[in-house]
Amino acid sequence: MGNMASGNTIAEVAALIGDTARANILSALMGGQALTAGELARHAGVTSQTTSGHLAKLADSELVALEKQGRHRYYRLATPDVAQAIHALMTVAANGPKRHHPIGPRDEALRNARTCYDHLAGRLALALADVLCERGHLTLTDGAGFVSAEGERFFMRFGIDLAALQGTSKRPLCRTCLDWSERRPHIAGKLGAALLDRFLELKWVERVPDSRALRVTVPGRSGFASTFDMFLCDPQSRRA
Amino acid sequence: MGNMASGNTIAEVAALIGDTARANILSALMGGQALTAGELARHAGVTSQTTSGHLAKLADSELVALEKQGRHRYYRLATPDVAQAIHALMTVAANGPKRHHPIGPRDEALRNARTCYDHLAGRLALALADVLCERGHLTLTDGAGFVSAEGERFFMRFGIDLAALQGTSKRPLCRTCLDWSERRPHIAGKLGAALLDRFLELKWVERVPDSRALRVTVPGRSGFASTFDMFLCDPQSRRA
DNA sequence: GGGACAGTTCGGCCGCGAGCGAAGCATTCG
DNA sequence: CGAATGCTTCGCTCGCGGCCGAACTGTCCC
Repeated sequence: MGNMASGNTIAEVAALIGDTARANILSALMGGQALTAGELARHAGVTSQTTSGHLAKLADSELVALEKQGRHRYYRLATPDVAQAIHALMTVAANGPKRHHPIGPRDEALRNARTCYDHLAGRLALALADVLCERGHLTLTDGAGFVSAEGERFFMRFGIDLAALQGTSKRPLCRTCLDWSERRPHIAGKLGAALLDRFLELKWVERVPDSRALRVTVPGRSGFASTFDMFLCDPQSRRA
Repeated sequence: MGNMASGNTIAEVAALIGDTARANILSALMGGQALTAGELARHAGVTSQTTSGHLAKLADSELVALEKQGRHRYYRLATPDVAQAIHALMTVAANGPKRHHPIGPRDEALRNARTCYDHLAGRLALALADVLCERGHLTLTDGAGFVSAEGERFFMRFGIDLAALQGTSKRPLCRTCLDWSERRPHIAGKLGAALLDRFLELKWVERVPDSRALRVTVPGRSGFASTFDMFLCDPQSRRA
C-alpha cells in the first residue's frame, strides 16, 4: 500500500468529468463563451434542477467559475488548465476503440470549423495554419510556433498587434494544439485567440447557436480568399 | 436536445479514470514502466480480483495495453495521449480548492525527482532545464524547445545522438511539459526521454520500487556536478 | 403590489457499478 | 504428476449518486 494520496484527487476530477450530463456541460463550455444554467441544461439533456446540482459540484471543485448577472447566472470554464484537460480527454476518446459513431451532420459542422476554448479549430484552422506556414509567416515545430518578422508585419496589417500581446502575460504567443478530429496541429496560444477574435470582429465567421461550431459568412469567404488564398467550398456558408 | 453524441465518449473515458482504484493504477503506470496485475493491485489498494476487473475495462477502452509474458501479465499505458490526459488531470487536481494535503515524505520524494511517463520530472528536471538553457544549449519557449548546434554537440558527447533520434518518427524532438508540482516547464519529448534513459543507463538515478519516484545515486551526484554544474543537496541520495 | 421567469434546494426513488469470497484457468516448478 | 503461483470469472451485496417532481428564493417588469 502507500500512495493513496497522490492518485486520489485526480480521480475526483475525472469522476466529475465522467458523468454524461457534466461532460456535456463542460463540452459546451469548451466553446469559450460563458453560458447560463438554462442553456447548459439544454446541452446536458437533463432538467434544470439536475443541472443546477451538477453546476454546484463543478463550481465547488473549481472546474467552472460563476458570474452572476441579474437573474442569470453565467458559467464558464474556470481556467485554461481545465480546457486543456478536457481537450486531452477528447483526444483519447477520439482514438478509442472503433468509433462506429455515424458522424451526423452536427459532427460534420464541427469538423469544418469550431472554437476550441479560445481559438479556432477544425479544417478551417488547419488550412489557415498551412497557408501561414507556406508563406513563411509562421513555422510550426511541434509544440510551438514562431512568427517571422515578415509574419509579424502581416498580422499587424491584418489588425493583430503581436508586440502588444507579447507583454501582457507569460502565456505563450503561439502554441499548437492537436486538432481533435483531424489529428494535426493548429494555431493556439495568444495568436490563436487573437485570430479568432479578429475573425469574429470582422464577421468572417459567426457562432452557431447552441454549438461550438462556427459558420463562415459570405464576406468571410471572400475575406479568407483575398487575404489568405483560401478558397472554401463549404455549401453551408450563410447567404447574406 | 441535440448533441448527445459529441460530449458522450469523453464522459466514458473520464469515468474510467474517475474511480479511485483505476486512477491509482493509471498513476502508477505514469512511471512509464509496464507493471504486472499484482503490482497494480497493491498500488490500487484493492484485491487482485477487483483489479483484474478494472484492468479489463481499461484494456477494453484501450487506455492500457497488455503484454503477456509467461504467467505474468504486464500492463502499460496504451498511448502517449493517455499519459497526456492523465497529466492534464493531475494539473487540474493540483490547483484545485485548498489542497491541505499534508505533503508526506512520499510526496516530498516525488517532488524532488520522478518519472513522468517517459521523461524526468520534479525539481531535478527543472534544475536540469535551467542549466541547459543558461548555457545556451537549449532555448525553451513555452510549448517547445530548440537545441542549438552547440547543444547538439554537447548531447552527442554525453551519449545522446539527436540526429539519430530525429529521423525515427514525427514525435517532437523536444517538447516541454508543465511540471505538476512546481508549475514550471521541464524537458519532455524525445530529448526528455533520451535524457532519462541515459541517466538510468549511467546509473545516475534509479527507480524507487513501487513508486514513480527516482533516487539520485552517489555517482549520480558527482556526475550531475561535473557534467551539469548541478550540486544536489538531497540527503536521501543513496550511499554506495 | 402581482405575475413571469431563472435558478436552487429538498425528498425520495432507483439503477449502476465497485467491492469481496469462492471457484476456475493458465503457467511454472519439483 | 500435483502443488504453488499469478490472474481471471462468477455471483452476490450494498452504498453512492444521478434523476425528477415539488416547493422555495431571487430578479425583473408592468
